[in-house]
Amino acid sequence: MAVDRRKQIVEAAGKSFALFGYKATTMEQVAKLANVGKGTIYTFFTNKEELFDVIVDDVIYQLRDLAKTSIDPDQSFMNNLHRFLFSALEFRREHEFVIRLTHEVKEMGTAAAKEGMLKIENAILNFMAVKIQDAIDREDIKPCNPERTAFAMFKMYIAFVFDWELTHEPLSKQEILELFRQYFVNGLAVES
Amino acid sequence: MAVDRRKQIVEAAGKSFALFGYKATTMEQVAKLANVGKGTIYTFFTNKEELFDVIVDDVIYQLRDLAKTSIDPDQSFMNNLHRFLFSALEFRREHEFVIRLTHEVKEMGTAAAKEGMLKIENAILNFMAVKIQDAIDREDIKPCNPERTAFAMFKMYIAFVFDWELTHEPLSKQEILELFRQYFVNGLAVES
DNA sequence: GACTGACCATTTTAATCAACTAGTCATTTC
DNA sequence: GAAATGACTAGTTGATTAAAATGGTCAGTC
Repeated sequence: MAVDRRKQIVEAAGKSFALFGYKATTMEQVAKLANVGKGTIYTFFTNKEELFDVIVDDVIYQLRDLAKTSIDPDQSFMNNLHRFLFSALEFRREHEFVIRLTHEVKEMGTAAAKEGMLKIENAILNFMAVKIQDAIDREDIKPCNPERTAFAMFKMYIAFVFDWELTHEPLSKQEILELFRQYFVNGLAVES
Repeated sequence: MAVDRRKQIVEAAGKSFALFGYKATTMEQVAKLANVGKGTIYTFFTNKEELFDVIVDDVIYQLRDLAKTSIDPDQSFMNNLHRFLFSALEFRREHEFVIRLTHEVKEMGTAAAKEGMLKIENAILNFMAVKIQDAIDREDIKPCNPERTAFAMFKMYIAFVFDWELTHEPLSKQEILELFRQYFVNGLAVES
């Protein structure tokens, strides 16, 4: 085959979803952008949602890859935690797609966008949970429920990065790192 | 005076806002419920927003009172933290007003409702920050930024109580308490 | 037989107008 | 005559419906 139409479609869809979100992306638009007839899309994907899901999966794959790159097995759990969360954040900031989706979920509550975001979030949480379990096994941190711990860390990170700056001066990376160290690593209990 | 019209109005408004939210509450409704002419409301309150604000302030007052009751100066910080957060939560669950507002903010994004919720949230955060500062002074916990710590605790609590159960079995009070102890009090660092 | 775009059923958007509501103020009540 | 009121107004909101757009199909093209 001269051109990989499926690839063209996926690329076009990725761009369009990132640029306009789920709802505002039309199949005709994607077809035009992919230099492909509209019907061709339906020979590869059963419907709009499935096409969207493929893009979401691709984003998750990229994210996982980015995370794996940012994690160094020789570093401490805490260092890797921050590197991972930070890379996830960079990813989020950079990646039009996730930003648009977040926006669309908040502003319009599009069902497909909600599901997509949930899937991405779960992928992050799963990945974190695995890494936390590793750290426990290595006795790098105390035993704890990896799933809940991942959840707590993720939510707090999101809160400090996105919610805090709604009512305060944004926190720097260093400050966030320090807060994580205080709360999650050392705890607030006074040494006895 | 035979009847305290202002009080009647405030009570009627409280009920109506709790029952129908900000938008769906009409001044005529409040007037009827208060057995008062519509114009009378405007002799006490300049507009709907101000009337709403008075109700919000009243809710904050009640919340603060509830918190003060639930806090025992002889108990440890951790115990009081949990008692306070728990009472705040009970309050939220029980109190129609806060429930309706939360709902209205999420579903319709009413500006006035948003402001009201923000005000309530800030009141809780302020109160917590003061208590955290107290605990630091008493050397009950390590020195830390009270405002950020209150924020972190509040957000995590909300996450565990409201967000966690969207994708998991709800956590019991004991479990949440235990998670707070693990993360905020002891930290995850292995004892060296 | 892979690909296409005109076509169809359904959904979304825009326009219109009727109904409602926040806030005012001339009149009434006590 | 001070306090209270509800008819009234200007502005907003909501229902209605017609027009435009869109997801998905399929007969026909290359």
